[in-house]
Amino acid sequence: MRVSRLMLVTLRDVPADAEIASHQLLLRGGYIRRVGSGIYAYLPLMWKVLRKISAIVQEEMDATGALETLLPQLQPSELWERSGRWQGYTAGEGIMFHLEDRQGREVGLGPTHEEVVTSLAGELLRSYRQLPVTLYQIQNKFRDEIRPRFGLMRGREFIMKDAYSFHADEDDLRRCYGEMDRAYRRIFERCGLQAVAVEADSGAIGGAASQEFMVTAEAGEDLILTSEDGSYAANLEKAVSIANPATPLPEGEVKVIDTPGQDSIDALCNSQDLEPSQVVKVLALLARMESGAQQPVLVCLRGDQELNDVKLVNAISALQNDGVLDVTPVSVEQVANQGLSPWPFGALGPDLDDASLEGAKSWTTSFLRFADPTAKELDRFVCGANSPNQHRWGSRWSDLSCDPQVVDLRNAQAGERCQKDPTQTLMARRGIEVGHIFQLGRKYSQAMEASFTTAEGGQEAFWMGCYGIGVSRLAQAAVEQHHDQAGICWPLAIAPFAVVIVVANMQDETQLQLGEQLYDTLRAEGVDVLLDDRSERAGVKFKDADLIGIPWRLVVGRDAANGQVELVERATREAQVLPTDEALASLREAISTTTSPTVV
RNA sequence: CGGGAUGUAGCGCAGCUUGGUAGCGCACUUCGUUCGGGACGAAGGGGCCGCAGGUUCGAAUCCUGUCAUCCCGACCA
Repeated sequence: MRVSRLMLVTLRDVPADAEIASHQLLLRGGYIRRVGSGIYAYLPLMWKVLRKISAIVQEEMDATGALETLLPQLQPSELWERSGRWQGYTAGEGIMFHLEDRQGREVGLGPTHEEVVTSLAGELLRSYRQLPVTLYQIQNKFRDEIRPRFGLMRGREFIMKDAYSFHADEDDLRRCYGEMDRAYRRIFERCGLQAVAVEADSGAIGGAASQEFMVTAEAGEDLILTSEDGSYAANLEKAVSIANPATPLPEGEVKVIDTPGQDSIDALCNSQDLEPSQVVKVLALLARMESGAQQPVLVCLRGDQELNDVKLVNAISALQNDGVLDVTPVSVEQVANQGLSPWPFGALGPDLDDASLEGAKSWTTSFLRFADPTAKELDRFVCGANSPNQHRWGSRWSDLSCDPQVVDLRNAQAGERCQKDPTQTLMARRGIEVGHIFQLGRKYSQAMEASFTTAEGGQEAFWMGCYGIGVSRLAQAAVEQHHDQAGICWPLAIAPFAVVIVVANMQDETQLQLGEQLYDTLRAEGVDVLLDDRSERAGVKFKDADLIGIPWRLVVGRDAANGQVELVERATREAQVLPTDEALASLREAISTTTSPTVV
């Protein structure tokens, strides 16, 4: 390709609405244009990158025996009603774009494809003999994100590879999950990305095991904790650790202490000369359930610990066997609106009586009670006395008439010891989630009544897995991980072009001819080569070449007269002036070492 | 949805306080000189000042409303 024909428009100034380096560079380099909030056009350069990534993904997915397919983006509501997700995905905070057609039928733009694919599998896969099957597609997904961000990182329309596997039993699902894990590692490695696999929460998609693949980068939206040797890695949502030990409370009798205005752990500890770890704090929360129930929840945490919302939501839905829409702190106003007498906020104790809920207008009238192990393990502690401005000192759990469920509900923190290997300390890093694999189990196949005939002649629901890669996000994550002051440094395997030939002075016949000749030679060899044939000054071309990040550059300049050119590696800036043949040989050597797929 | 900010040419910005009918840099067009790290000179083209009301002889500027975008929190590939 010739730059003069490439519709290349690069920007010198940084667009004001781009915050992070990768977003700025993609805009400045003429890779993407914003069309609307969270909606981007992939310009020709970007599309080449995306196709290269897709090709790697396809090769690796095909190698696992997965079948490529293309499922509709426009999906009828009935499918989603069968899985029970239509309401959750469209109403209120719903993430699915949806509309009504002229016949009054409701349809949604696919944010994901479990429903479509499960329903198809139910129709097509009738016998255990046909299993296992994995289907995958590279498709645009639509999600009505509340806050699109950072260019392609969180768009409302984005490209995703999603795969769904169907199995006769759980063991086979596990086998496939392991295979996908390995395929994913190869994909990210081939794309030149440093990625970490972390234990993750399954979130709204549900299911048993799940693992995320994070590209480590400062701009990442996720916090991950890893052990020093990397043997343990988890998303903060899921991470566990050994909490630092609590400071024991001095000997003494149980007593009630006056704590006027000491409503927070900080205030209490400062006034009473306590350590936060000597206190049990009690959080009153309200869970809105999918069934419509409004369930009050009391959570006991050691005073120095933070609540992990995701863990709490999971604990509630497991205990109630009902989905949780959200969990929010109970406010003074809400208590009043329920027609209840005021609660002693700031002095709540773990044994706050269910009588506090008697006569509530719309709330369930008994608390769901949880305690984090760090709180439950305290022998003696300080806690609220359930009367305003009073706390109890030296309480024991056995003295309190309550029996909370003990569940891990705290955030693990950097600096704490690793549960898997207590000799190691956890470190915090930031990551961009580029892939996520799940063992879904039979959640969707049961809901959608997708079943097959077993060897014994019975009907059973499929065991399913699903496996996603954010293709467009991955491309930007690669920029986030591979750039410098001057611009992008694409990993060779996903670079839009392997090499750019810069003719320094287009007026110089010798240079021009040598440039053209090199271009023809490389093109004939199937090399992805770009020729900068614009009649710009050399400086401009160098700046643009750096910005758009082509891994190799051949400069045809003043040494052209002696048959010499300069070969420059973008990432390292290493340059050598060589006779043309040698430069070509070095270049071939350099670009043959990659396993880059062929994309024309 | 809550908190913060911004809307003026393709991009980056000034002008607004103190109303008088829009300007700078980059980009774009033409000519000349230049030609290995975003050249210089000259001459050009391009703006519903987000939108709608209002105040005023007169509004980019003041007032009201509205829309959009971005940043911080809840969602996720």
